[in-house]
Amino acid sequence: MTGPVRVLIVDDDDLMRAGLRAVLSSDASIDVVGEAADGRVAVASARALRPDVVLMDVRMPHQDGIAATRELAGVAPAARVLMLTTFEDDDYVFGALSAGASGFLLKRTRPEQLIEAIHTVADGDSLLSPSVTRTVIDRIATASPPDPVVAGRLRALTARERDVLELVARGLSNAEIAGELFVEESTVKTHMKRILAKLGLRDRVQAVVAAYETGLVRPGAPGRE
Amino acid sequence: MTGPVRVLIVDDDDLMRAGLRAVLSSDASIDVVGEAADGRVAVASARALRPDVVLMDVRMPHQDGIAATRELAGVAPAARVLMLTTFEDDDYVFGALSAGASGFLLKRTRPEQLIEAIHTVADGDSLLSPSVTRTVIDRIATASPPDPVVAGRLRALTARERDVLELVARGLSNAEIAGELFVEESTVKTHMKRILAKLGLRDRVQAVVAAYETGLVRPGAPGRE
DNA sequence: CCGCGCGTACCCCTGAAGGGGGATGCCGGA
DNA sequence: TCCGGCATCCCCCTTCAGGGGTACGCGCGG
Repeated sequence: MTGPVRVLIVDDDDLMRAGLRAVLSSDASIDVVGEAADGRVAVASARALRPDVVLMDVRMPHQDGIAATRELAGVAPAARVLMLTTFEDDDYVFGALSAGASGFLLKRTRPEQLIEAIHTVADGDSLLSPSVTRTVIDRIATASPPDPVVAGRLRALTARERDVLELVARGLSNAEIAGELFVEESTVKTHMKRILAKLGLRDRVQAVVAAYETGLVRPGAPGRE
Repeated sequence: MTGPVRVLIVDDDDLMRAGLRAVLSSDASIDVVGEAADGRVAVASARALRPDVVLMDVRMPHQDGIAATRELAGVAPAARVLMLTTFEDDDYVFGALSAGASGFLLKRTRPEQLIEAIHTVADGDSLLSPSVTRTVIDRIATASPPDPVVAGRLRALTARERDVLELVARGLSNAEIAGELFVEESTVKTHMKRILAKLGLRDRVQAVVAAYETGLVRPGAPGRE
């Protein structure tokens, strides 16, 4: 908000850095405070220069952009990372986003859009190139649609049965679940019997799989810890 | 490419429809071919009008935008859906994207951006409002980072042990795994013992949880079916 | 007012899973 | 060359999970 956005350019290609600097210099509200040619230097520079936004190339010698981004989270948490890449590679996209990047742009993005993007991430929002957005959406659309067959039967479970299933899906034994829910183990066993019957499953292991596949529980979801 | 983009406006609010029509009419490359006030009418209209892009409100009487979008996939697969909503609700976002929407915009989007968005989705790309992008990225970032603690130990497993673990995580019994791998069940049991020991887990149920949490297996991943 | 779904609880019995050993053959590095 | 890791196989024994069945109180709707 106050003053121009401080940007650090990280790319191993001299020409690309020069080009980016030229483009960004044309905007008065952007201040290019530094450049780095690889991930290691980038982290050091970010620590010293405290940029608002780091324009980070993915593919670089010594330390790639993903690893550098991950490190930045600890070193300069205020810096928002905008990944730049020539080709969109799924692994890169998800790797970068998991590492904490705020955006992912292709290098074929038009200059005005790049400038707008920098302001967007500086404001705390995120953005992706349209084609990248497509791959991300596809992942959500294809990876999450809970198997309707099993998901449907999931609704056949009573609230209590779902409680039990959630605990099962966290690796608890019947006895532990009983303790967690303040009921007898025999009660839990009864619930388990009904769960397996309703879902058409054989044992608690398959119940756990069903819980994950239907989205009842989600990897990385809090749960408790 | 050829001619203007044919747009169908779907919103239960008369004023909103009028506003959208006014905004879109200002662009020569956009042709508003129809309007609908609820999901049911929207599906019927789309069938008849064959729009390139459907601007779809989420919250509507009779049939909401999510359900309508899902139906559109079967009725007018060529139509790309751009969801519009006042507030961003996580369930809406993921519901809409799973239903096949190409984009998700907040109604506070500026007119020029809306117009650009329509062209973007018409071109087959996707896009999300910056703040929506943020929630989507957060989901990816928080949902996928495999627990490093357990993930580290995962690498302690031998290739064979990982094979076994993957099958365990699909709900197979030791005997079934033995059949799948063409070895004796006793061998599988030995592998299981080592897996549990190396990962510091108690039983196969926890092993399944670990497999999902570390990303060894992923919900919705093929596996077999 | 009665039935039914739900949550609670118990019994008996079988089979699978897991812990504790021990053993073999193969292969690659010290 | 010999040792160690890996995959394979075996036995014994204990525990827990699941399948079968039964039961009882509560609340809600017919």
